Amino acid sequence: MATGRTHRPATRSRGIPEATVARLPLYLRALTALSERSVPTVSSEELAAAAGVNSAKLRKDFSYLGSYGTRGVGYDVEYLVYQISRELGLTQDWPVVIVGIGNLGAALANYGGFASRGFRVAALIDADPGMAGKPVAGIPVQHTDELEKIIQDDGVSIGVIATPAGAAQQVCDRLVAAGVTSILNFAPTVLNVPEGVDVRKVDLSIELQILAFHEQRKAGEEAGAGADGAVPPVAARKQPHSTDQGPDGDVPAVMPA
Amino acid sequence: MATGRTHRPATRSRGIPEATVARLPLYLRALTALSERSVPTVSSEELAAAAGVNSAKLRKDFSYLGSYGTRGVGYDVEYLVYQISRELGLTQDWPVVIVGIGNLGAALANYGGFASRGFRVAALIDADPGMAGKPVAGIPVQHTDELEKIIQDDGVSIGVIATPAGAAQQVCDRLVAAGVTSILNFAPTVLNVPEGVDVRKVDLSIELQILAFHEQRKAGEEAGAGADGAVPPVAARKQPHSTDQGPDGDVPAVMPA
DNA sequence: CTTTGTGAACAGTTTCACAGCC
DNA sequence: GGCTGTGAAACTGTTCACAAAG
Repeated sequence: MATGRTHRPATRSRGIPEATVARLPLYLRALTALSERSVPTVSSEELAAAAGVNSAKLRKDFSYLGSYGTRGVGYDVEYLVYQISRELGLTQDWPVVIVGIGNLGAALANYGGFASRGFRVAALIDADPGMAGKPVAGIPVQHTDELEKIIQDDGVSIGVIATPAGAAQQVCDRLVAAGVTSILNFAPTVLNVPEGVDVRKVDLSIELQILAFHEQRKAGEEAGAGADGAVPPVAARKQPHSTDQGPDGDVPAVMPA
Repeated sequence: MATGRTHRPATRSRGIPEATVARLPLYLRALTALSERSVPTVSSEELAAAAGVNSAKLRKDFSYLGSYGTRGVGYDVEYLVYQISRELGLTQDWPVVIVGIGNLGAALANYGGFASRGFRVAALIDADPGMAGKPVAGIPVQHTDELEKIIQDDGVSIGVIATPAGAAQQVCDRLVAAGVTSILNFAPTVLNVPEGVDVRKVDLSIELQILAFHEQRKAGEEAGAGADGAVPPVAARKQPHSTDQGPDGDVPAVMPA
């Protein structure tokens, strides 16, 4: 990295904290469910429970968006849905390309929550010529050769990489060169991208390893902390209490640039 | 929540920070790659680059594990691989069940990084009787009725939920009742679990929404910040620079209990 | 010299607790 | 009375910068 204070040149204006941004979709989902049940208002307490956070955090989060609640009453569901959608940029339509149509790519293409909230699958792309033309989730798969054209024609700025790890960086480079500035990466690789391109990473194996860490903790809380491994017979004893209460894990998910 | 200081009653012994735990798998992957190329040692600088973090962070992270480096030289790759694996609990074998064998479940079952690092797919489970017996990734799918038996017989403590949202809580309850204490949830729902059960959540639509937020930022950095919505025509103009450098996003991924 | 390991400064996040408004 | 909105406190995580070690 460069010499000194090169980082984040103070884009500090009306910044919503990242931690808050990461929770807004959670609130939005809970609110959408309430909206569908025609619930007119919610208290921070109720909504927080539905979203799986605590109410103080939720109120603090909302305070960054503005004062959208009514004291003594709560929040108007419809109004909040709209405000959060707006804040997240979901009032506009985001065309998305998915590259790599294996099982995972197909799963993503079929994913319902996709089409609903502002996202539209603009194209499915795969390197296998045999896939070309085959419809997945009702959309015909196109060959990688078309990638640049699709992105430019459709004004795609979000790309999803669901290729094998070996192909990911190359695909990423092509996406970025063609104009994509946000990438959701499912391949287990670190992607190198230029400044200004956001990458989020979803990695099954990392999640499992984090779980394994905690699982091991539980098992060895005071059992023999012996050294050598090779002891498969777990026999999963239930642990009735385990003090572990507040650890909101987190993940180094966004790699900036 | 109870009255006052009920939280985390000081499980503060030799705790590795959560943020560090979340990065260990990243380091491990980079180290494994080096190991395969028979590289004997790495500096924090090189390894950090490979893992996509900065070197100060990496050194700090490693300092929680112990002093495994050599000043002036770097870290011994094999040794570090071992130490991190141990810390993460990957020197033992973790049987995992995957519930819900749709596209996503199949993708997970086929996922290579799965079988490699300590995890073993003990069973694939689906509610559709038509699936029963059909092999996916070489493993025959079993019916949900078998769930409890499998978990108990195999001593499974980690479960992966890849069902539709509507089924997730129910599956979760059964997993927990049968002895599972760590859950990786791909269904877009908040799961309620008792104390002592860890849940990590992977949610495509949340990740996309976070990207959309940042994408919107880039587009509207100083364009007309008009008020009223309803303006779908995007036409994604390319933004050549955009100062956004350091946003390490994060995610409220672990819900404790 | 080179590179680790780490205290100390800083930054970001969560929780508390209560004033202010309905 | 009930519930939001928010400063202030507490905590967690990151970065700096340098002493210590090879």
